[in-house]
Order: sequence, then structure tokens, then C-alpha cells
Amino acid sequence: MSAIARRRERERAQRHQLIITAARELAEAEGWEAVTTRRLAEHVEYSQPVLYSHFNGKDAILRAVAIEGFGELAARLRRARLAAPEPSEAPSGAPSGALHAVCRAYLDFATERPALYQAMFVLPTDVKFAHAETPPPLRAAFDEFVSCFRSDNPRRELFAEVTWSALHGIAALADSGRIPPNGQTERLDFIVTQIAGTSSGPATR
Amino acid sequence: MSAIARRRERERAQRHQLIITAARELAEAEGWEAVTTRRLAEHVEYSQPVLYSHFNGKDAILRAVAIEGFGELAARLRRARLAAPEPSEAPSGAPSGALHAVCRAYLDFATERPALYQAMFVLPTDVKFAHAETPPPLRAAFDEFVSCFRSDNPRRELFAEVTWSALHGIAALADSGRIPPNGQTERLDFIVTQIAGTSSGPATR
DNA sequence: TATGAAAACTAGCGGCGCTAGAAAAGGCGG
DNA sequence: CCGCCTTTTCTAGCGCCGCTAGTTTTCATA
Repeated sequence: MSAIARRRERERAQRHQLIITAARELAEAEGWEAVTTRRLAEHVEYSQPVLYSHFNGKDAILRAVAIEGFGELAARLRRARLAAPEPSEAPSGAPSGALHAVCRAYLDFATERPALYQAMFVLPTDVKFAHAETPPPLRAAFDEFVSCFRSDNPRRELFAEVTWSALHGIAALADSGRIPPNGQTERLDFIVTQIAGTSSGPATR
Repeated sequence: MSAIARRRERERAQRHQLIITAARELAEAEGWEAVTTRRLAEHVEYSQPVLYSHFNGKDAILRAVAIEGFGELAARLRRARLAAPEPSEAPSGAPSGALHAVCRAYLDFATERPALYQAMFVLPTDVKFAHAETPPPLRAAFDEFVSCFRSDNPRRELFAEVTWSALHGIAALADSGRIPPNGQTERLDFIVTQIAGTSSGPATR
């Protein structure tokens, strides 16, 4: 490949990222309903059709933003888990510090980047979850939850799934104004206590 | 008021309801993105501007559908709770049959009427939750969850809020394809067990 | 410097939410 | 029974949307 072609490819990749970033910033500033192809094109200072040479359509741009978000979320959860006071293999029955830290990190992420969170978990998407084609960052984020439970727990995947779902519930309802945003810490503590609390042992029910 | 005016008002109210029902049916059949004012007008066999003589805009129609949904959800939860084997004032610490029944009814509702559920809990809305102007049916639905916990539990509102949120989490993620739809029963059992399980007593933590 | 492929643009299609102004409907006094 | 006049309903159109066909511009190469 010639040097010229290399430069062009480099510039193209930069512009690709520029579009994703612009979409994300526009959404974070004014909400996703304000992200139109026209406004986005103006933001990146190119004409509308250029967007379509990078992405199949608006949905594909949204999808790219979401996947970028999964990467950031996974990194954030991982950092929180590793910084937690105790190792993830805590004695059964005791509330895990790692679990609490990861859950709080998740909620902080949802609160600080509501539009990004929406792209990832609320807006319609064709991103495959829990599937062979699941983007690795998404899988990685999920695994951070799994790692908060003892590896000899046969139901740790279920634990992780429900923990995630419960957090998503309070994050989504709070973001859309359906529950007051103030009680989040209380709700977080409650969820962690209940899930890590009892019956984390092998034979529940 | 003259008989003629009365008849007109009656017919108007019927058409009002017709619009709400048509919107709901169209959404349930093809999803909310297919509910446009043009298609809706065609469905009710009137021209577009007639919609605007009944509602301030598309958002108001959506809102009306959601509120209708709250009423149905409240009725359904209530029926489930009253039909549950044990009364809501079960001995502390034991899993409440009422709680389980109400939670299952909630999930069934979300599964059977996904579009209605979306209007109520996912799509952007200006309906006031946990507020003075909260529509009574919505408040009633929430109270069904509250009633599943002992009245001497000072944190029963928190219990209800988090239970609802957790259910919403699994309902929303399952509906949007973000968690497999098959595990819902397992997740439901897990949530109910964990929430009703321990520490339902007075001094938790 | 002329050429031809690649890149970027202008312009436009059909559909959206919404509304102004024309047309039709229908109860009312003569 | 008729002509009036309010109320109701419709036609037509505005600015915006996602998206694309076809033209113009750019620019490395011969």
C-alpha cells in the first residue's frame, strides 16, 4: 500500500471517530432526539452523504456510540472492582465490598453519561447481548459483575444478570424521571445487601 | 345543556377513546415507531387535524395510552394480590405469597403488552411519578407493591420501589432483547426470594 | 499538463408533526 | 321550508426528518 493510500486511510479513520464523538457529544448536550443526520453533518463540517460513506445509516452510528460506551463501562467497573477493599472471593454470606463498588460505579456511569447510557441500554438496538456475536467490551462488562461472586457459586451468572437488571431498573427509572433521583444511594445499598446478603450459599430455596 | 349538545359531547368522548385505542392497537401490532399521526388518522377514519382537536399533540396521545395502562396494571396487580394464598401481613422473614403473585402479574403484564408497557415506563414522558399530580391509577399500582410488605416495616416504601425497579429492569432488558427472554421465571423467583428473604425485619444492615 | 478514478457535494424524494385557511355540515330564527 | 351562521371537518402546505441519485470537484498519476 502506498504512503498516500496510508495517509488517506488514516484520515478516514480519524473522521470515522470524529463522527462517533460528535454524535455522542450532541446527544449528551441536547438528547438523542436532537441528533439528526443534518445537524451531525454540520457538526463534523462535512455534508450529509459523508456520514453514509462511514455508516450504513443513523442506527449504525448509534450502535458505534453504544459499543464505545460498553468499553468505557467495562473499564470503569474493572477499576472499581480491583480497587475494592477485599478480594472478590470473600467468605460466603458476607456482603462483598467488590460487589458494592462495582454497582456504585455502574450507577455513577449511568448518572454521569445519561445519553450514552441510553444508547447502550434503552434505545432500540440490534446489538447482540449474551450471544456469540456479542461485542467483547459488553461481555467484559458483564464479567465484572460475575467476578463479584464466588467462583464456586453455580448460579453466579444468574446473580450477575439480576444484579445488573436491578441496577438498570433504578438507573432507567431515575433518568426518565419515574423515580426521584435522590434515593439512589439508599436503593443501591438495599440491592447490594439483599443480593449479597443471604442465600448466596449453594442451595437456595 | 341541550339534548343536541349532550349527544355531540357523547360522540366526541367516544371518538376520544377511539383514538387512544387505535394508537394502542397500532403500537401493539407494529411498534411505536409505526404510530404516526397520519396512520393514526387513517385508522380512526378522520383527517389528521381532528387528532389535534382532542389532544395537544402526539405526546398527549401517548400519555393517554400510558395512563390507561396504569389503570389496567393496577387492577391486575390488585387481583393477583387478593388471590394470593396468604394475606399480605405474613410473618416477617418468610417469603410472601402475595409479593410473588404481584411480581409475576407485573411481569406477565409487561410481556403480554410490550408496547403498552413501553408507553408507560420506557418512552420519554412528562407524566409525574411520586408527585402530587401523579395519576391515581399509577399511585394505586405502586400501592399494590407497598401492600405486600408488613405495615410496621418503616422502609416498606423503599422495598416497594426497589422491587418495582428490579422488575422493570428485567422486563425492559428482556423486551429490548438485551437479556434472553427465557430466564424470566428464574429471575423473578430470585428477586422475590432475595427481597422478601432476610432482613425484612426492622433493623437491617 | 492532461486524464481519470476517487471523493464530496447539491438537490431532491417521500414521510414526519403540526397548522392556517377553505369547505362542509347542521341547528336556528324567520 | 329556507337562508343564515356557528361549529366541525378537511385540504394543502410549512419546515424538518433519513436517505440517495447524479453531478461536480479534487488530486495522484501518465
